[in-house]
Amino acid sequence: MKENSGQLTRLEDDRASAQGNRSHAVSEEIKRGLMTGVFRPGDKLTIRELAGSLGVSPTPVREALVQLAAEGALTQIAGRSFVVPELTVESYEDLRRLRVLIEGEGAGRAAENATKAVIDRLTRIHDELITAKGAENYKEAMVWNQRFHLELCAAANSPRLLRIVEGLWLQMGPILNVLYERRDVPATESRHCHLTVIDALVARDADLARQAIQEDISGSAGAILNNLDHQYGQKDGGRR
Amino acid sequence: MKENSGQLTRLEDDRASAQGNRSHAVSEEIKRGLMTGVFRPGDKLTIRELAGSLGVSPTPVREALVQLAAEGALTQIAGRSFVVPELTVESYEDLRRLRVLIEGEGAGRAAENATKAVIDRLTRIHDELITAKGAENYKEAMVWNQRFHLELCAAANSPRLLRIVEGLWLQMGPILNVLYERRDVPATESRHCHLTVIDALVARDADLARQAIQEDISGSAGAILNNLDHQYGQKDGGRR
DNA sequence: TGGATCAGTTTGGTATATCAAACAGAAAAT
DNA sequence: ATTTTCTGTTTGATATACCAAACTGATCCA
Repeated sequence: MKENSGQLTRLEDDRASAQGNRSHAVSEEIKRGLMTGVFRPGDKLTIRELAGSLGVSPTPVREALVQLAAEGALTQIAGRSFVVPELTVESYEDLRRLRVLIEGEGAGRAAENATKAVIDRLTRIHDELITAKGAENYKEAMVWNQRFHLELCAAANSPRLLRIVEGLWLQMGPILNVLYERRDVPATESRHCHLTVIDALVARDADLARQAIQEDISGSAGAILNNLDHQYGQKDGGRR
Repeated sequence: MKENSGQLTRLEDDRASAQGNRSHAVSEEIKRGLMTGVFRPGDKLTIRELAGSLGVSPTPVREALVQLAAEGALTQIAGRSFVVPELTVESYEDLRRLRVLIEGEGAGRAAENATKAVIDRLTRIHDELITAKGAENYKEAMVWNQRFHLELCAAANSPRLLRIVEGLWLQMGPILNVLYERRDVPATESRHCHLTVIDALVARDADLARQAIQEDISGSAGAILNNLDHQYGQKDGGRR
């Protein structure tokens, strides 16, 4: 239960880590860990251990944890330890509904503002997604899929909407990793949905874009829900 | 420019402040300040000054500020000072659209789950709103209005949705205070909308609830937008 | 043998110290 | 008089120190 830190990048020395302060860098690194499966549902994140792995003092680590807890990416049990939440079926379903609503809106707005640059970027990302999936590299495929959705919402030109969607993905990250590790999420025709989204952007058809991304989200959710059901059963609150 | 702390409550001594730690208490207090006009758009929040006013050390204050910045309730300029954002017309419009979308969803879900307890609470809150408005106590009316919207979304039974809506309100708080101070927001028939929402909950009519709350939001937005326009003009990015 | 209690340890929370970047104001040079 | 520069001060960022609550495990008592 100590092998968390395995995949974390030390922040010290060089680290041309974008801009900003250490708290921010720590937060980004933990987010990365949540999205890439370094931290798994139920894992307890201890301040000192993280500080050690990242080569910083406890202060910025705690700041990052508080921030992530505020965003819902972590849970604080008994007002004390920070843990990676274990999503229940109901939580995942809630997340899915919110994504349908908000990413749907994002896609619609994106279609209204779409530039060639955005469309090209989305196309490239989707190609990478297909390539990774073809190579049965499901974890990488998942990352590209996430990038597609976030890039789409970024094109909606609403920093607030993007922030919300990022928060939702952050809450899904850990559970997605568990599922993709088992290669249990084929997501057969989501390719089709992404392509439809891109077509909709080209045609500036907001309704079609919304509809397509919503279908994409709901489609992939089915398989995931089956798995969650399988994993936890349908009782069990998920917290302990 | 130092009279910020005027309305803040010291946290020290007794303070049966709910549960949780000092960071949390500080964060709540600052949120209260943002919603009640203690802090105004453009105000710079300095760590040491807040720490002094609240009677705590800089550490929990900084944690609270980082957290609020992550939620979008504060902006960090040049990765350094924390300031209360000055909303532009476009930002407010963005906020309004997101509220229409998400609070609309919240109202719909609330209608599906509505219990008598919830309906009674909403009715009581709305009564207080009307009373305050009748007494021309616009600031208090604003607080009750916010409570109505949040209570409604709480009834949607999705902690995530509620968190998102709280975040949106937190971003609007400071600008609303400025406007209500000038008594410039009559919000003539919003009474009607709230009552329609309540009726919709009684009838478990999700569509009607959504539509009513959306009308409420959009209706009040018109007056506010006029004001913003007036205040800042339509150029000016709002950040500096 | 089983449960309670107590000490040692871990770990989160907060205060303090320290550092460096930004800032402001005064003095000096053009 | 205007601009530049230099210095003292403010203030954010981070590390460290310290404390108290929680946890662990062993001992002691029934």
